[in-house]
Order: sequence, then C-alpha cells, then structure tokens
Amino acid sequence: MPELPEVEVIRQALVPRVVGRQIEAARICEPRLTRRGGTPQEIGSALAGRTVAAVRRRGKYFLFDLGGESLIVHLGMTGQLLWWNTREEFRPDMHTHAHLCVSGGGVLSFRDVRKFGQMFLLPTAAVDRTLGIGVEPLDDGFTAEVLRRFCRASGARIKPLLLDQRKVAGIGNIYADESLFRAGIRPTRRASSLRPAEVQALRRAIRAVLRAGIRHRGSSISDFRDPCGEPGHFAPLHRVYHRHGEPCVTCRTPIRRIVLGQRGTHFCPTCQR
DNA sequence: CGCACCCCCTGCCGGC
DNA sequence: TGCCGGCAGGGGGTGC
Repeated sequence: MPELPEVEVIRQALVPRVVGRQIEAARICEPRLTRRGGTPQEIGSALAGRTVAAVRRRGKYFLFDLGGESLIVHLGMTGQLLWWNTREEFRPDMHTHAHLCVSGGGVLSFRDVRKFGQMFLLPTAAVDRTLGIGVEPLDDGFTAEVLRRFCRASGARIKPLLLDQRKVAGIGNIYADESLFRAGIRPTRRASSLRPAEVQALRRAIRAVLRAGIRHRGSSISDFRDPCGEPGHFAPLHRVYHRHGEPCVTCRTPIRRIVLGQRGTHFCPTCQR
C-alpha cells in the first residue's frame, strides 16, 4: 500500500492529532510487529508516559519523536494507522495489532492484514544511520547530479535502482512505473545508459509524480485509507500502473506488463524507449 | 555488485 | 459451488 505519498498524507493527518500529546497507554499484541528489536511488551511499556514531540517521515518510515528516542513505524504492504476520536469509538478487529491511547482521549491504532509492518524504537540520533536509507526525493538534495551519479555507478536496470531504498528513499512499485512513463524511459534500460537529458527528465518526473500523489491524497489500489478512513484519489490518474491491456493515454498502444526484479512492471512500449 | 529466487502473511479474483 | 494458482503497494536473506 504505502509509498512516500501515502506515508506523507498519513503523517500530515497525524501531526495535529498527536503532536504534543502524551501516550497514556500502549498495547502491542502481535510479536511479528516488533521483530526488528524488542518484545511487544517491552516496547509497549517503553512508550507509556512519553510525549510525542514530532511526527516526521524518512522514505516510507514514520518517526514519532519521543524525546531522545523515536518510535519507528513501517506499514509494509497493508499497514494502516487509524485515528479514533475517543476510547469508546475505538473498534479493533482481528487485524488490529497495536494501539496507543493518547491524552485528550484519542486512540491511534495500527492495523495490518499481512503483518509485514514494523514498529520499533531507536535513539533519535541513530535513526538515519540505522535505517540506512537514501536521499529524500522531494528535498533539495535530490539533484539531477545526485541521480546521475547513482545511475552511472550502477550496472542495474533503472527500475530496480529506483526501488533501492538505500539510494532514493520512498519510491515504490506504483510511483516507479508512473515516473518512468512520464520520463519516457523503459523500465528495463540499464541505468548507466541514461543520457543526461533523460536523467534530468526522470528526476523531474519522480518529483512531479510524488507531489501529485500527495496532492491527490494517495493511491488507493485496494486498502489504502488515511487515518480518518478516507481513500486517496490518485489511482484513477495512474497512466500505466495496473493498466496493462488498456490503450496508452498518449499513443493508444496497449500498455504492457512484465515482471522485473520480481515486481509487476507496467509501461508503454511505444512511448518508453 | 547484480540478480534470481525464496521467505514472511492474508485476502481476493479469475479460471476450471 | 469449491478449489487452486496467481497476484498484491513492503523488505530481507541466500547463493551464484
């Protein structure tokens, strides 16, 4: 579900609801969630009493800053962070694996059908080093020069390179395919073969697609919802993702689907070279 | 280093 | 109707 735009949409909704609030109680009831470090009980008790100083994002990770430590949350494929205004409204179901009761009466719950999501604590100062993820594509630091350096240094095809979180953080399968379409670049191209003008176009396309995703409040392919249960509206604006067989919006050639790096990959064989 | 392949987990959808 | 394979937005590990 969640790539950079979806995580950012959720983050923006959470800021006014949890920043400055105290975590009065925390319960984690799925051991898989904390596999990266600590037991559910340890993390739950470590959270109780802490105050949320900020909610930040790095790539597809949420960082809840708690004063010295940060609660790191990753949604995996199907994770959801849902907001409930009162304890009485809170309705956990069989896929609700954690919840935080915050001051003011609200509840933040973590629901994840496939259990690929994660929650763990890190010293705030160690977050970047530990997560080991790359440049933020919407930051000023993501220049054409930076992208060109990644491309030149890599023997990989361009799409798997875009999905490598150690290089650029936050691009997932949807936004990689959409960015490559808008840049007119075939996903199977060797990254090192991209000409400077193509790298420039790709950088611009990545930023435009991610911004559009945020502006339209995310891509709801099946189960993405914001914390208030609202779906995003970007999926109807996808030009290639999950559109195999449909005519290309530009040239009417049927969109093709191949498998690349074990991921479904969608492109226009005419517009993307 | 790249990459093919496997795993984790659950639900849905289409074909037979 | 029921079963089975394929597929799904995530990442991590192994071995060549």
